Amino acid sequence: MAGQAQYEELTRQLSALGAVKREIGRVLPTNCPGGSAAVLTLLDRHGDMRIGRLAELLAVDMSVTSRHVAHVAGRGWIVRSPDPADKRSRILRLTPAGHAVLDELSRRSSALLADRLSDWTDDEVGQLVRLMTRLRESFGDCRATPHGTPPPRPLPAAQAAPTTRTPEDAE
Amino acid sequence: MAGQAQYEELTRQLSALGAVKREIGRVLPTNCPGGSAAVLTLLDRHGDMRIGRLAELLAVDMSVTSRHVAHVAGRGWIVRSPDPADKRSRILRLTPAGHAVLDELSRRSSALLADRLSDWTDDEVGQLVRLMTRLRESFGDCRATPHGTPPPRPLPAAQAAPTTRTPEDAE
DNA sequence: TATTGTTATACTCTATAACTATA
DNA sequence: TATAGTTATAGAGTATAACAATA
Repeated sequence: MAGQAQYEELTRQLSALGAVKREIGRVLPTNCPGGSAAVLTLLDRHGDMRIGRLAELLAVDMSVTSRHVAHVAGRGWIVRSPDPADKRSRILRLTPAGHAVLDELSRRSSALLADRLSDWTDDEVGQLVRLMTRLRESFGDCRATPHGTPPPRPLPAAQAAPTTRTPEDAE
Repeated sequence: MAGQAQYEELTRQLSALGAVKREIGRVLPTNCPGGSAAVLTLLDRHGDMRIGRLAELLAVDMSVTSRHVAHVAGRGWIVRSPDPADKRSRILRLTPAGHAVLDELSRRSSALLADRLSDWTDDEVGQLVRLMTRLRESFGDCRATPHGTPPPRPLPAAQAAPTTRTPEDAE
């Protein structure tokens, strides 16, 4: 059990990690944004699956997944074949072209990381991966609000301000 | 120096961590999106500063920072006072209302983390924070492309597809 | 001429809600 | 009636480029 200061720091680092993520995104082909890359990666790792399952793995809404899938299917990187067991669904499968794209993505992002993390040991990278994985697991890859969590309410803006308002802040 | 498999795994975890970030975002007041929260947090930690400095700390473009700042200033959570040393700039400073909002944000996100990470030791959280911080440092909080990195080119879509195209994938 | 900010525009990712087809 | 998926719409975050004011 950690203290509030540590939790604040973790929140901050989590927010700041977006910069690293964007940096990796910049080496991806303009053709293949992050959402598409994630779809290809998960199909490769977990095998053929339906949209619903993919949405779970991505931890985003199915509507979002549907759009990503349409994007990669439109480029011929996956095929959607009818699910014999349920006519509402289709089975997603990587094509050879999809595998080729995935290889290229891996090459580029790994090259970037190899450059930036050249002074990290194998063990340190492993430790970070392990802790990040556990963090995700601790959040249960949860989509819905778990128990009776009250929806967050807006905070009041400074109305009759307690400080003298300077003219430059009149919006 | 780690291997390609580890780099791929790190990339994947980095991408998947977005779900945790969004989960935290959901407990924030509708009033105060992530960008605003980041501005308040950094002003609290590093003290009064100009937009340019804040943009560096956020590791985003100044135009983005400008918008976030306008948002929090519009709610009276910061004030922008003239910089005596440079008439082009203004100094950003948290107001008492801004401090109050920041306290509330800390309370909410820490409560969420305390709930989800109840089985983590203080040391484990500290280790994760340390590694995440180092990861950011390894990326140098870099904004511009460092040396002669060639801009990424788009990958070819599957044209004359190597596999039989099924009708359901005609976009 | 270079720098600090701001604004306009566009793109990606996400969620909610309405809708279709099937179970 | 419930579930799988799609689409429309809206909101947040970001980047690039054009612009204003000042250095």
